[in-house]
Amino acid sequence: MGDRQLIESHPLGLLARRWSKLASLTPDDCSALLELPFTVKGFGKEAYLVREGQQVNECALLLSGFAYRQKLLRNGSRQILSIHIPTEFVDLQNSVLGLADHSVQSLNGCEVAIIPIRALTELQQARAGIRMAMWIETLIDSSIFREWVVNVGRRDSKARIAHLLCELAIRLKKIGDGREWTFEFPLTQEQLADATGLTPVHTNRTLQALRKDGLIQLTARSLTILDWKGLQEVGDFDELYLHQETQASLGASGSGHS
Amino acid sequence: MGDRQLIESHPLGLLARRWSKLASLTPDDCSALLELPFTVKGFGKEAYLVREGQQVNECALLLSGFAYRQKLLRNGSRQILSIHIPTEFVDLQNSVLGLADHSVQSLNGCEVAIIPIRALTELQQARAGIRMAMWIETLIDSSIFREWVVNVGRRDSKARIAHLLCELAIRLKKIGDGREWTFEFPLTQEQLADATGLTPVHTNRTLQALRKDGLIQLTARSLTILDWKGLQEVGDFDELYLHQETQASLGASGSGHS
DNA sequence: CGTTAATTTGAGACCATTCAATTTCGGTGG
DNA sequence: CCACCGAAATTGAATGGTCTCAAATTAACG
Repeated sequence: MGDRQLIESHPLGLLARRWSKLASLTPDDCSALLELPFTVKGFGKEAYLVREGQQVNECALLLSGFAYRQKLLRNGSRQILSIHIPTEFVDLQNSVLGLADHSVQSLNGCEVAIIPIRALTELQQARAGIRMAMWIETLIDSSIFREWVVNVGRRDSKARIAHLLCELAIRLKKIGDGREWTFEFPLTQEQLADATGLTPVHTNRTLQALRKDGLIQLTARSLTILDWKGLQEVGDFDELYLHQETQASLGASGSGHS
Repeated sequence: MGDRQLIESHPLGLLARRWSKLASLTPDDCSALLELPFTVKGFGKEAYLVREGQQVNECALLLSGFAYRQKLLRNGSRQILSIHIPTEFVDLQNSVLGLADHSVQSLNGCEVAIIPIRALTELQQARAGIRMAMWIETLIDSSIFREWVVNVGRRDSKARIAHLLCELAIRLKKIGDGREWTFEFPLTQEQLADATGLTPVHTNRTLQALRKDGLIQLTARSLTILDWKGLQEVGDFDELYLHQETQASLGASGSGHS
């Protein structure tokens, strides 16, 4: 039943709450979710959770801190593929396919719940609601990658960075700490550059331009958006692709009730 | 049971065969798959199958011809997100989420099997094998998007185009028409440009460079790869991300037998 | 406070773009 | 079968956004 108490205190509680909205989980689904075996593990700054090419049979749910996925190129440069915030799975994809096609790294340090993929698979086999939640989670992930292709492929530096900031703002708001337009922003300019396909130097100049335009304030690991409308405009940002209001009820169906 | 005959002649037969390899479907799974309701539909050159922003409740399996997914930007430019060849679903993602976050377009004309997403969802609910096949299909899709982020984000024009050609070659080989290194290649240079985030003019010059290097031969809708090793090298291409040998047996498990 | 990481600045080179014009190609009708 | 047409491919030249390399400044942290 509705163990509010448990959901609050349990490490997987935030996941349960998020997925409830995503795929209308039943109370039973939630309890089952909370019974998943897991171990909590901490990672230091820039530590690898998974390396490209590695076999993977467990996946990590981010409890605190930030993490990102990335690929290294032969020439030494790297591309950051996505940035993850607490309550998100950073490694569902790698673990289901069994072989990591990209790396996962902690940003400044993070805490994760490690869950054996086998347990998650079994749970998903047994429960339609959880299955749908995982399914939708993956699809939204995929949609974000598509938008990133557009971002690095067709937008100039100003738009690229503005777009990334918009995306992070929306996503951070959801797990929000109250403040409306100010967020903890742990990315260095170099990391921001690797996420947008730019060089650190040019990223720096572009940030300055965004500041001069009065759109953002970015200092000391903290981002404040001064002009949301303007930033959205510059970044050609339309949040449709984040599918924030997606319910399993749409199209997909099979929403719960195994 | 193993209706070889049926699989050959049935429009969904190719899908059944492909998914069999992907997730070790049982004969029963295959039969069920072939019983999906569908209607065959043709699309002309550049015709839209789905438009961004549209509600979607059916999905399209490509039977013949090529199709691609794309997004238009406010400034009028566009980014092609993926290119699809026969036996692939072009619109699984949009239809499961219910709301299209990108458009799907025919290239020079194509034929598809339109399947109500409801039927596909029900089938997937009932059959673990098919569920796993769809799941893996989506994950590979996602992996390809990640690689495209890298491609447009971190490679120069020569590498970008070479990489795209490598990817298409590998994928085309799988549904191969016998010839080893020659493929029907229906993309115009403008479309190639939109897929790689370059301009048509520069795409043209880059193709010339690749030709001069003796890597490819590209004329009249036909691509021949003259030096696979070399092209791979130039394109920084590693096919791991295509997960060609992925079996459900890996990590994921839950491979069949509901 | 000293030390290292991160940010900022400058200047020159280069890759890719833009704009325009030309050539080639595939298809069509006379 | 050839002249014509529009689409696609190609070429040229100038511009510009981003990169590179290097150095200086500022912030973070023990």
